[in-house]
Amino acid sequence: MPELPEVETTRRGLAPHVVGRRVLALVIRQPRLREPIAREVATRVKGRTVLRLSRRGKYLLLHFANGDLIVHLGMSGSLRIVEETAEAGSHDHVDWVLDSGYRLRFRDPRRFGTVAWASSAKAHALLRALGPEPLTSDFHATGLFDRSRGRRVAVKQFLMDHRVVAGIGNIYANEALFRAGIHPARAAGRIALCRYERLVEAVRRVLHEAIEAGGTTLRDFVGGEGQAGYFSQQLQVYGRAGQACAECGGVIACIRIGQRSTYYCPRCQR
DNA sequence: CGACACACCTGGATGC
DNA sequence: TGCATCCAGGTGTGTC
Repeated sequence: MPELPEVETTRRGLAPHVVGRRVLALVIRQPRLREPIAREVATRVKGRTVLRLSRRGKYLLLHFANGDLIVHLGMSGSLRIVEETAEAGSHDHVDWVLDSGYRLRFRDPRRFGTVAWASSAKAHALLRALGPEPLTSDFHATGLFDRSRGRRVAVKQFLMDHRVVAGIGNIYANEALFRAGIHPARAAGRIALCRYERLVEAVRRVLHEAIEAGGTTLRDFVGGEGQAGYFSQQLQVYGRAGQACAECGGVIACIRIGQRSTYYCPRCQR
């Protein structure tokens, strides 16, 4: 579910409800995520005020005076604001009880998500190796070009490598490559600089548009206030195998690259 | 180091 | 209706 636009949508939706609020208590119903939630997480945040809410790649960061809480939504996670009295479902693993009378609630059916504490998030092992943020000037064609020389890996996998660029998952890798006219299976090291320039622009454009639309809801993604995202209506290749390409009228194909479904137009993408 | 398979976990869609 | 199978938005780890 959540790639960069969905996490950003979540951040924007939550910020007005969370920033400046004090955490009265942390309720952990199910600590067994991909990595078990450390006991430390509850004691560190209790009684502390959320100073700021930020995002790095697909990670959402709650900043406190004594450190940072790192949250990753995995494949099926969501964060939302609920009434103090709202009953918890079977996949509602963590609540932050806020001094506003509301709770911040983490739901994650597949439990691939992460909740971790760090004295400084950016120095934490999970974030340290992340590549540039795609919506900043740190992300540029020459960087991609230089890093890709000699690499035989498919450009789609290269684009989804978070050390190369942070926050791009399967949906937006497919969409960006379509918009750039690049075949997803092409070796990353065999793409010219000018085509990486097109790709960088395509990545920026697709991420911006998705954030504007409130993210992509395929099954169950909801933003911080429980709203669905509407970018799925603007997807041009993802999930569209067998349908007509909006550009050329050809048929959208689906192949496997790196064990992930990969959608593209064989006529538009080379 | 790079390429690749697989692990974690649940729910929904599909097919018989 | 019931059951088996496959698939899914992510990413750290282990193998060659």
